[in-house]
Amino acid sequence: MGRQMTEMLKGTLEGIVLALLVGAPAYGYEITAQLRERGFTEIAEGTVYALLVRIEQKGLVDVEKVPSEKGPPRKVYSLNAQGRVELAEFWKTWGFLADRIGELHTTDTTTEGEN
Amino acid sequence: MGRQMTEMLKGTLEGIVLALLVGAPAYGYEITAQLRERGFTEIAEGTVYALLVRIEQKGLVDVEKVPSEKGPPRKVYSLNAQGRVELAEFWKTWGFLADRIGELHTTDTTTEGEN
DNA sequence: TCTCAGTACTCAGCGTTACTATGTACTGGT
DNA sequence: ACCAGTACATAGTAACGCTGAGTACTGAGA
Repeated sequence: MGRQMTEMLKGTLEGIVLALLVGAPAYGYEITAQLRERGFTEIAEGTVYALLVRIEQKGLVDVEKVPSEKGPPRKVYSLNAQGRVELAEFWKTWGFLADRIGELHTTDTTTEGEN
Repeated sequence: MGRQMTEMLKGTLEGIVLALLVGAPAYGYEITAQLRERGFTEIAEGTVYALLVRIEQKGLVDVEKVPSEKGPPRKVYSLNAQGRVELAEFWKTWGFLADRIGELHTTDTTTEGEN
């Protein structure tokens, strides 16, 4: 993964995963697959599992163990009330940052004519 | 500063500062002030200076020491060719991330009706 | 004169985060 | 018996922003 992307994901990846979970509960392996579908093709499995442990310890999700037909039992995560609060704050913080950076971009003429 | 914002700034703050420098060369104290003007009111001085040391060591900026009327000499940073490349990559990476997250936001109905 | 606010930069130590690399465990197909 | 796919876990590392402190210089006010 690119150095820049790795750093940018800090703080956003958690929000991204919470946003995925607000749609429907999911388990780690599944979440990793969803991330890849959504363009985050290079996010390591280990990263996702570590993040899930973290949001569970923070109390943002409820966990249920569900047997799988083809492998070890799945840990299904669902967003709880506290998780929804955190997600709402994430959107607010993200919105603020994206706005400020957007302003900067219109000022910066470096990229004009590119792409 | 909020926990979420602190984490989100990782990877973006460098790009933000590079974008400020593309407009005109500036020194640390000045950059801190510009950041505050642009809404980043809570960014610590120490953070900015540390970042400047970093981008200098990466070779993204040229530095010139200029005497000040009211205090220690200023270290004026100007974006060089390599810095412009890095900035262009920053905008690309940011654009990608912002697009993906934008897609997620339209899917996520949590925030509808708020604000 | 002494003090204090403003200017300007520096640095050590810390917590959080994502990545790498590896390992475990279970199923089904060849 | 072997391997690919499924599913989760974790120790160690690097990068980055924050906290809190300190240094140094100028000029205004008590």
